[in-house]
Amino acid sequence: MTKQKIATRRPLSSARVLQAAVALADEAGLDAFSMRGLAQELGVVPMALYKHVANKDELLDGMVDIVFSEIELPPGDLDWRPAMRRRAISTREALKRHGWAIGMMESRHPGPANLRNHNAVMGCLRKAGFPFEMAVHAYSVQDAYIYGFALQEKDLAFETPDSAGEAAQGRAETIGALDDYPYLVEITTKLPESGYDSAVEFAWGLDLILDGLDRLRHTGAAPA
Amino acid sequence: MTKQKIATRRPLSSARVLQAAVALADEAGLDAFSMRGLAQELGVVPMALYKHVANKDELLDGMVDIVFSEIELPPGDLDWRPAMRRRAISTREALKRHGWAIGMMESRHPGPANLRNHNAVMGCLRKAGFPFEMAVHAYSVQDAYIYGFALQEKDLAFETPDSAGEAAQGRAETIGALDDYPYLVEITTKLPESGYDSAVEFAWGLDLILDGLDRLRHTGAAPA
DNA sequence: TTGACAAGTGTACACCGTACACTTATAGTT
DNA sequence: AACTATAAGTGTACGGTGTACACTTGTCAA
Repeated sequence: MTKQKIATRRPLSSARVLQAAVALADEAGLDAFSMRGLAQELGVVPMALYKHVANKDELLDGMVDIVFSEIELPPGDLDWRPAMRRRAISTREALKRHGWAIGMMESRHPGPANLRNHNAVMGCLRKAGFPFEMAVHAYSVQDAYIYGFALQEKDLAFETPDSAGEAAQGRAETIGALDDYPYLVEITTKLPESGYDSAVEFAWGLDLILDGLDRLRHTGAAPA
Repeated sequence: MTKQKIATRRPLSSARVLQAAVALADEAGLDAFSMRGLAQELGVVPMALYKHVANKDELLDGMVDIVFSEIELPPGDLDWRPAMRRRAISTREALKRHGWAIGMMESRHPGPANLRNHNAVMGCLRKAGFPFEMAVHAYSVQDAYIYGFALQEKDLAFETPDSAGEAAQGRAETIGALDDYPYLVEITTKLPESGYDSAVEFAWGLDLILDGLDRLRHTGAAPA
């Protein structure tokens, strides 16, 4: 009983802090995520965290890199199109698990998993024969779509019926007549009964983009 | 001199507060944007703001709607494709002016300009003959791309040479060898000399997407 | 002139990130 | 086994935040 005294208070470590931080941000959201709250979750006084992470900023850097580490790299044994499809879907799933990370994925000091990911994606395209400029274009459209979709998916929580009602309520308050917005009404009425599934919606747009890239794959030309 | 006493301290109003708030957020960024700072900018004590806005949350709602109000609606006299192109480019420009708004455009209580915008975009597609599900798809891809591109454009500030050097520095610190990331190196070396322009990059991806939509315009089918 | 109501003020509270000095626990050397 | 260097965890304190609440000031109607 010298080595392992008690299980209730095994010592901290930057890895353990990072892991707990991600878990807390997942369930509490980014606004409610604080150093004090994290310390409490770990059964420790706030300042104890600073022995393992420099400050909150660096902690967030590490958290984002954890998210990157959960993203599947484009499989090397696949052709570029299915490889991109796989990694895109994996990215969306990771961002769905960690909604707090969406706005920070590219804005923080890049960690190793970040670099590995970007390098692998760019490498996959280049090895598949994409000329440099075309690979940059391909990367840009894809990631913009992926991050943008994740952002909207997080924000637009109008899939649940209660929040939809609440949203309609809010609209009725701020604006007098919602007859002025017939096409919004159409969405709120038709969308729920259309069996909308955000995963297939994501795949639809993704395939559209990959289609376009396949078509322009070798030509240096612009679309249209 | 009864009506207009002095120009230096004309009375506040929610419009004036909102306008000053947008200006302050534009130049200071969202993190540095505080009620106290805004009050100081208006030459007034912090609590004075609360006579014109309920709280910071509602203030942010109003600020976002101002950004929406700056976005050009799809011109009714154009065909859907150029109309969408115009409104997409206008959206990106507005988000470039107000980078702080990018993550909030769809996450706040929608204001009138928000509703007008969404209604007009959806209406443009429907009037052009897009079946409902297809219009939803078209809307989803476009906005995901627009917001995602704006997000990356804000984050990746690697266009300036100094910050690129700094970023490379940071990479060299956290990771030993950056020879492990040959395709990232290729980007940092080739991209600056390739005359990269974010506006044309945006248009490239946008046209790719509009192309795909035009192709699938009438078929209810999924891409590829 | 007076009285009502809006606009602006001042103080105070709970929360945040974290600097700094302190105490406790652990591990390596004699 | 005793001592000591170093790491791990603590407590207090400071300047920042949003904002509740009671107060004073300004402005117009009667």
